[in-house]
Amino acid sequence: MYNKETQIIDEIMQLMVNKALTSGQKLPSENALAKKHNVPRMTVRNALTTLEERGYIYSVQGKGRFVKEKSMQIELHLTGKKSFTDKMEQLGYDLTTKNICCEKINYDEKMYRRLQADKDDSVYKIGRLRWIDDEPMAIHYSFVHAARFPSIAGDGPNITSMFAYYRKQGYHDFTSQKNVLSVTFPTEYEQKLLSCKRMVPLILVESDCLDADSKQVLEHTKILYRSDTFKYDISMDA
Amino acid sequence: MYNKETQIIDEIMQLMVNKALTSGQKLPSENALAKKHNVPRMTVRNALTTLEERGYIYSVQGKGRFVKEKSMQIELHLTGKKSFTDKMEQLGYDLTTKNICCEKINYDEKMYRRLQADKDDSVYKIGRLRWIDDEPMAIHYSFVHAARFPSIAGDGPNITSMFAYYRKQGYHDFTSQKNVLSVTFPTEYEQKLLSCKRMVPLILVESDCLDADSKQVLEHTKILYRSDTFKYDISMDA
DNA sequence: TCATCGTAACTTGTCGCCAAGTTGTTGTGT
DNA sequence: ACACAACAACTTGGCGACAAGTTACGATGA
Repeated sequence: MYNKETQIIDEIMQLMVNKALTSGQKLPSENALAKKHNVPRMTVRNALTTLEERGYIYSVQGKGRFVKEKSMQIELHLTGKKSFTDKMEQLGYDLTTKNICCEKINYDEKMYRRLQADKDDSVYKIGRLRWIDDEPMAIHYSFVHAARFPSIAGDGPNITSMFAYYRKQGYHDFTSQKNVLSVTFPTEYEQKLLSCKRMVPLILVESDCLDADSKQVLEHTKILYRSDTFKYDISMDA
Repeated sequence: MYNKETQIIDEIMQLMVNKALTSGQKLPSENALAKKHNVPRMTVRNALTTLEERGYIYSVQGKGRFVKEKSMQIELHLTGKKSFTDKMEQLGYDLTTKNICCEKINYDEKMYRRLQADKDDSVYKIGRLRWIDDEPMAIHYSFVHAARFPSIAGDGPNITSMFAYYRKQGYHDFTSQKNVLSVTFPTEYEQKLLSCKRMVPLILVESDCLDADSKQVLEHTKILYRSDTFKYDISMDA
């Protein structure tokens, strides 16, 4: 049962990888596949739904299922010195950024410790959504200590570039500390923001950004990249 | 519909993150959740099946669904000089390796180019499965040029450590080139090897390993890590 | 002959009901 | 009083039939 579903998934994935199935092309119907594989229609449906939720195909009732256009593929380079904005411009992409939130967070021990904040201090979360060539591609969250940026509550909703904001506050040189990459799935909210289905994994990169001079932690960042678009070049000589 | 499913998923994920739902604990039944959320049972079933396929819960017919034990969490460090074996030992884990395949691959332009092989040359794929504390955690594939290792066809099925093999062939110093990290889903075969469900994303790291002296490419590697276990510390000062 | 409308055949989407497994309670026998 | 068996109530698993949407073909009218 489970194996049959995955077999059908693997077979269709292979057809797409081999270019035997290209974007816009129609897949065989549920009944046709059920007959071909000698399995109940439900098995086929589960397999196809999985492909749909992974973002590879889309479904039109009464019409059929079709291969989606492939997302653009972007290779991010591991350099802590450049902002996401700079990297995208360097690669020739058209980047648009929109501020999506500025809110005070509840006490969180780990976060507060990283920001060197006391339990009674205020910590703000600034969120930006990034479009590349008109497609939402990444969510950036920055967490900052209000004692370090006293007007963050008022400024926050207008910030699109944290680096620009820090420069306005007198910081010029930045360094990055403790970059950890993991994989997660989008919440409903994130799905809406990124226009993706629930089984598209997100690459989560967490790090601290420091003022290069004083070694003070300026922000803790959480960046969510769509894994169907982004690869990460982690070569040491980047 | 789609939103309701994801909402239920998010709610249960939140309960697990908050420790309100811990391993071994029973989840509410399909009917209870359907009633609570005022949705058809099918909606709940889809949501729960999703959590199951992501590896968070398991299901026993007639009994209910239960929270799985959390996978061990391992943070890999970005150093090209150390083998996976060395890293795991250093971290204090009990690593077991088994050779799973040695086979000649079909011509693949990209692969052959990376290995500096001509179209008529032979390229072999050596696969190893890695257990940590008796749980399958990673699959390692090495691709080598037979002209560089003429006895690979005979030796290959017995290799568990490529570095050890290269040392026996007279290579002592290695460097890594072009490490690219991406995210993929396991095929049926990989699911069986890694004992994981089909929606557990895998972290795929591809790189070339070079002989430090001659700068010759010794192998192209593809490593598949379970993303529910591994995080990647990509800090530059690792 | 061509255009339009209706119907049948196809497609995906959903739901109710039955199947299969587990557990708890009640009744009966020792 | 205790043990065992049967049945009801619960659980997840699966399937057939119907719902909703699309397209193609055939019939009718101009």
